[in-house]
Amino acid sequence: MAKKAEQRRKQILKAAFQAATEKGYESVTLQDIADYADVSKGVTNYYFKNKSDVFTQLFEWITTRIYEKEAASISEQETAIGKLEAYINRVFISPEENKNFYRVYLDFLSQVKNNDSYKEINQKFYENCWSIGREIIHQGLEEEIFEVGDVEQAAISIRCMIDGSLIQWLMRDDAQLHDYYRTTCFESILKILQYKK
Amino acid sequence: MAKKAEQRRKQILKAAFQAATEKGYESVTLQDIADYADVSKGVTNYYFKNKSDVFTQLFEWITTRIYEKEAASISEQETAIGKLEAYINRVFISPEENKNFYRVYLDFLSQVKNNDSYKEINQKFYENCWSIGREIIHQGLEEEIFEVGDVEQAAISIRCMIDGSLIQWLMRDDAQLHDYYRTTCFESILKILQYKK
DNA sequence: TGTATTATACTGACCGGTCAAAATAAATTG
DNA sequence: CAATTTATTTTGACCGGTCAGTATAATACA
Repeated sequence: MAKKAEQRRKQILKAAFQAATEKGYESVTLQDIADYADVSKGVTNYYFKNKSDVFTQLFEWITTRIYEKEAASISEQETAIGKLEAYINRVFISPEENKNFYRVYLDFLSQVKNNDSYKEINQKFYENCWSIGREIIHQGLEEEIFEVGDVEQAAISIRCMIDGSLIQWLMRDDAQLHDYYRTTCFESILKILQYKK
Repeated sequence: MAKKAEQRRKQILKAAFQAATEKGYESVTLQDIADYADVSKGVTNYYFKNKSDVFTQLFEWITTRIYEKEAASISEQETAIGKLEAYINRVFISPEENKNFYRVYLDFLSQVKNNDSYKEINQKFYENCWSIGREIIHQGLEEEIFEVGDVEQAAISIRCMIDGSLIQWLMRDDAQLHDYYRTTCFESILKILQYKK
């Protein structure tokens, strides 16, 4: 019973995500969500307080999912370079696979200023990202292949570089550039960490 | 006559900008624009084709203005480091002064995927940004203080770092962090350019 | 006076949220 | 186990309200 309700909530979140990738966050209507979920219009308001509640939960779901996938990728690697490479490869996993995720994420980012819940969710996401950065840096310092004065600052810089690259790539929207931005991002981070072979 | 019309158009663009900073791009109405411009509702439709036309011109205006101010700042400097510092200082000019600009810019970015005009405007903006990066890099190479393999790639990385830092700063929305992100951004770019004293 | 500009009222489309009724599932009972 | 009652879920029509765009009236100005 509670299980079925949980299923429905996931179904509606997925529908909202799909609608957002196709129409853009702001222009998604309750009717769109219902259509993508193949239910009638009233259902969304039965399982969620209101439309904004749907999107708050969606934002939380997306950022958590991005982080978990990234964390899983780097934990499979032993070396600092391996971890960093896995991290960047995960971020730029494939044009089709994550483009929608980050597009919707960008939609949410542009709303953060108007919504304290979003701000909090994103703050948590950042902290997760920085912890990934720290893990890679610490590993590299142990291996004595990085030269980093301020670990915290470097971890922040890593995520700046990733987000900046990702956004510039998204904005140009050219499948050919996918590899280019991935390697550019990777190599720039190596320089920020003053990698020495 | 044509001069007055031009004035009115600017007035409306500014009003649209102000409305966007306060209410967020998507929720700005024609009435809002009219209110901020201190005119009646019909005026906007008299000087612009429609609402979307207003925002397209606003986006163009904002990106052009950001670029021009950045370009002016770096051209006042002679050395590579001076130029880079002026560039970053201009980007992070002051929390209040440019926060609104970049917030609205971020609003537009999230719309790029749904609007080819926006995409084109942003592409031009990027090209301007990269040209600033190239100028700084060339200067640094002449001075022999940078070590850059691929100038184009480095110029792109610079803007990735700037946008990434800017967005992360905007999302955290803490006045105290302004200086922190400015210096972090500056120092990271120096490392990307492999600056040697 | 006539043209350009601005103000105001109006229209039609759309949207979020509500709600009563219908459908379905679960529980109870004889 | 079947009949009946009760609880849960789903439907879609509907309402109040908003908005973009239009039409028209009023005003300024040359």
